[in-house]
Amino acid sequence: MTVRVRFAPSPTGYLHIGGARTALYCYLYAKATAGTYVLRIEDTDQARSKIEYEDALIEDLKWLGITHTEGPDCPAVAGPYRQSERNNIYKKYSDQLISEGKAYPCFLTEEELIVLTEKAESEKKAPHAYHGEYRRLDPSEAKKRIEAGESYVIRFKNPAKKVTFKDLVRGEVTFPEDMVGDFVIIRSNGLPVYNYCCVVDDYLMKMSHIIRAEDHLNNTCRQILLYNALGAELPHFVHVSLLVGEDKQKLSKRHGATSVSKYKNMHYLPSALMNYLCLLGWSHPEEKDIFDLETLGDTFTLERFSKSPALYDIKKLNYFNEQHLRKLSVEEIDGYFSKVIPTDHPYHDQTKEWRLCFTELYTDKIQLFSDVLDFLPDVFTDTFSKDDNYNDVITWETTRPLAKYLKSELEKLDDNSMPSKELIDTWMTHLKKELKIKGKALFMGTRIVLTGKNHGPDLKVLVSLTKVSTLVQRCSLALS
RNA sequence: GCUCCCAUCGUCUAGCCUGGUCUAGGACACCGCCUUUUCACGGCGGUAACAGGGGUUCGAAUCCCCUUGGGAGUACCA
Repeated sequence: MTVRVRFAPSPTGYLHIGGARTALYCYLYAKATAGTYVLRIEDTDQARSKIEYEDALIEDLKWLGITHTEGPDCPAVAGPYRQSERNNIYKKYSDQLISEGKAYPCFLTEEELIVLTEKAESEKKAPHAYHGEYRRLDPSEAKKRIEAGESYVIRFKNPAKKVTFKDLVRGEVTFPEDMVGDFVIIRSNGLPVYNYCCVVDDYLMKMSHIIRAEDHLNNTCRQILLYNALGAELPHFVHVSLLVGEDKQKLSKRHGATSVSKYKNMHYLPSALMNYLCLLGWSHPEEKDIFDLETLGDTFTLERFSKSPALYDIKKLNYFNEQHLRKLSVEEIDGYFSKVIPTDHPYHDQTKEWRLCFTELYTDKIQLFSDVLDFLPDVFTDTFSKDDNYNDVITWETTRPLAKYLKSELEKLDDNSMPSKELIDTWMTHLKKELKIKGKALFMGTRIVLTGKNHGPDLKVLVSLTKVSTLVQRCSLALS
């Protein structure tokens, strides 16, 4: 069997984390089985769908490395891939269903519907029980009313049978015969409804597996009913667990940073985001945690999905980012730093050699590229606020003579130069031999005078990256 | 309300299908130690879980039932 899977977002907003995960699973499964992954745009909700969102969706997917071979922006194989361009197809099949007596026009007005719903509720009956009202209306009578311009929808004639199917992650799932009523497949404005076009498309596009999140599980009932009516073979259903927030509810905007573009803008590594998302509800057969998705190959199988919802935890994502970041070369990290740091920052005026040295110094101290922003002042700011640690170290009796000596030595140098590591070495030696300052007093003292902090990366390298004028000012501050 | 789904450390999970090797393994986070005359990285170690109750069985985290808890759906949204 050739595997064909699709990711079918609706362009009503930006791609979010949950959607990205679903897309990823589709993509990985197609890749594992040498199948095809297609992107379909579900834009039947005219009011909310926007082409900008579609563009952004494709852009974000591309950034994540989830590439489709069939979609609205590719040569059509089983297209069109935008539902808004397939209305004639949906019409054709709904006409067919009507002629076969499997669907019918319904003239219930919105007001009548509200009344019926309320009545059903008060009688504690299923609210859809009444929908069959126009089932037996004579076709010629219906035709007359349609021609008279009366508003109507097309409803599916539900055979009211129990629906059972085997979900590849949930196992056997059964819906009772009264789960749904005669649901609408074509709206009064002539446009089809999600559950209907989804089935028509998946059928016509020959989808072998429907991989989607669990919030669609109940929709599967209506959809199977439609597959049966269309005489179509059922695809395999794969309902993946939901992604939830702190409150255990379905992940949504109100949970904070949930759109993929946010992470792109924050310069997260797409490989890290994908790696983390992949493991939220799926486990590696060898229990690996940090890996490159492209190397997964056919180890990605449908059997390793977890059934329970997974909580999205940004702390763990940051850890994945840190691990993926560590695998990058200094040059690559410098490239990201250059993107993160504002263009007018003096960082960009430094030599390549300086930047690589700086990058190397800080690589193992960051989780996110933007963390570098916190470290920039280490070398670029002349003064700093004196915190508690500073005030403590600065009062040591050894610190003042130490600062005085360093200042005098620094003043011998060109303001715009940076002291060499060797030079700093000789200063340290002098301080130890001549001024008898050693151990913690020496290293901590030098660090606090020259950098203002009592901890940080390798001191000699750090100082060798700092301009003499800056260091002199810091010494002055220590002596003031 | 009704329908469906889910239930192992705080979190992500392994183990479950094919009961015994599980005094339940790994990862994040947290704590401690080592390393680094700092911090971080790294290494080592620690705290921490089978929701509850009944069965079945010589034996249950694993199989069955019930209870409880959580979630999703219940549209002329997708």
